[in-house]
Amino acid sequence: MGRRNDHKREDLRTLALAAARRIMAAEGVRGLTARRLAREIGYSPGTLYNMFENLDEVALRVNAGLLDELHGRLAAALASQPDAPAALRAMARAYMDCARAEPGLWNALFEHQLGEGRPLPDWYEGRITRLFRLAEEVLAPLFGPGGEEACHRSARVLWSALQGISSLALARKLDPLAQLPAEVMADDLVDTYLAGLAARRA
Amino acid sequence: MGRRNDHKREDLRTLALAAARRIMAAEGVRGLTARRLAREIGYSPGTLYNMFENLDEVALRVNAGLLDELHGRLAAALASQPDAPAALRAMARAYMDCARAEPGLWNALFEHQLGEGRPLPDWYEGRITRLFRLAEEVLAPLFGPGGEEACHRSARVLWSALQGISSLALARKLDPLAQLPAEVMADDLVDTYLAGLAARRA
DNA sequence: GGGATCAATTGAACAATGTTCATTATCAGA
DNA sequence: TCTGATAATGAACATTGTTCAATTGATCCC
Repeated sequence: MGRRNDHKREDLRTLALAAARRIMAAEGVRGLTARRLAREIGYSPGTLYNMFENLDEVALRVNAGLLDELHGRLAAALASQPDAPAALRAMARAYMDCARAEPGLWNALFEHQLGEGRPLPDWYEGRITRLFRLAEEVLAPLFGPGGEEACHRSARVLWSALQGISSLALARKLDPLAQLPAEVMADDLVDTYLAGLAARRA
Repeated sequence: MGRRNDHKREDLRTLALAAARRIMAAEGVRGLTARRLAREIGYSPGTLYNMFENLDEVALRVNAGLLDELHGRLAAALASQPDAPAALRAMARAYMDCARAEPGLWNALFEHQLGEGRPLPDWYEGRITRLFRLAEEVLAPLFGPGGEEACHRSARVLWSALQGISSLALARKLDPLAQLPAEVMADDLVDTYLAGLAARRA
């Protein structure tokens, strides 16, 4: 025991987060235990509490990493699109791809029940608003000047809707018979909603 | 202490479920513990395991009750509407009202992480498919004959989207600044999506 | 080098969890 | 009143998150 300089403080943190992510991907948030995570990185449970406030923070940090990845993938998918509708479709696709790639982690993202009263930490909220900004930027061209409020609203509606689709479809909480692929549903949502926006503009 | 015949078997079950619902409404699923629930109904923890397989079943039964209520409210809201679009709007409103009425319970409905491998029990899946049928019936008039598949898809897309909106808006997982009321978002979704359906038909 | 200081790491401890099951106290019928 | 049957118990077990005094290695200064 005592200090063992096997890892520098910051390396140990990322090591722990990597292990936590591996565990959550394989067994869900349920599988993430203090003792389990400690064993995985070759340290004792107490050590974890020197670098994180509690287990909840660990899960939240892993989720934040996922959000970063999502932001990167979405931004990349948008980059090469000719117009706003194509960009939105690409974004929805990238979203579903992300969700499909690691269902366990993805579920953890939304199943995570934040403690009763207290709010999300700032460093977490920041990543969420950043994603919304992305959606708003894509939608902006579809609204004329003065349409900021409608754009703002549409971004949130579409985002929430995509989240609902990915959440229900992947958790297989939709009806078991006649499972629709999440991608098909996402396409339907984006195409129809955009058609609606265009129709109402005229 | 032995049998006490204070309650008949079935009464005790409903008594326990009522208490469980009260607890979950007030403190979320997190607050529902075996000992707590037992104390609340004046029995011992062990007794719970004579009427339920485990705590998970208790939470699932409470959720099933919520789904029943939702079905009732949706059906009532639909009944008096003149046309399909109005009915859909009413449905979305009723959905959000339900969510708003008891946020704690509602969150529990979707935050509930079902055990890793095994599926939802039949008596639970039944309530879900029943809700989907309702949505499909409302949408059917908007699709001509031969549009069954599109109708089926739209029902699931709209349903998932509503779920996403209620889930994110109520859990305040949307960005904290500029909170949109869930009702506004639901209206936007339904109106725009329906406009899109109409536009694509022509 | 060697002693003093500092801080990282530990592991035992605590309270609380879900779940099981032998034991017990009571009821229902003869 | 006696006799099964059975509802209810609560102690027991393994496991959880979290804390914190104690310990032990590293670091610094002389």
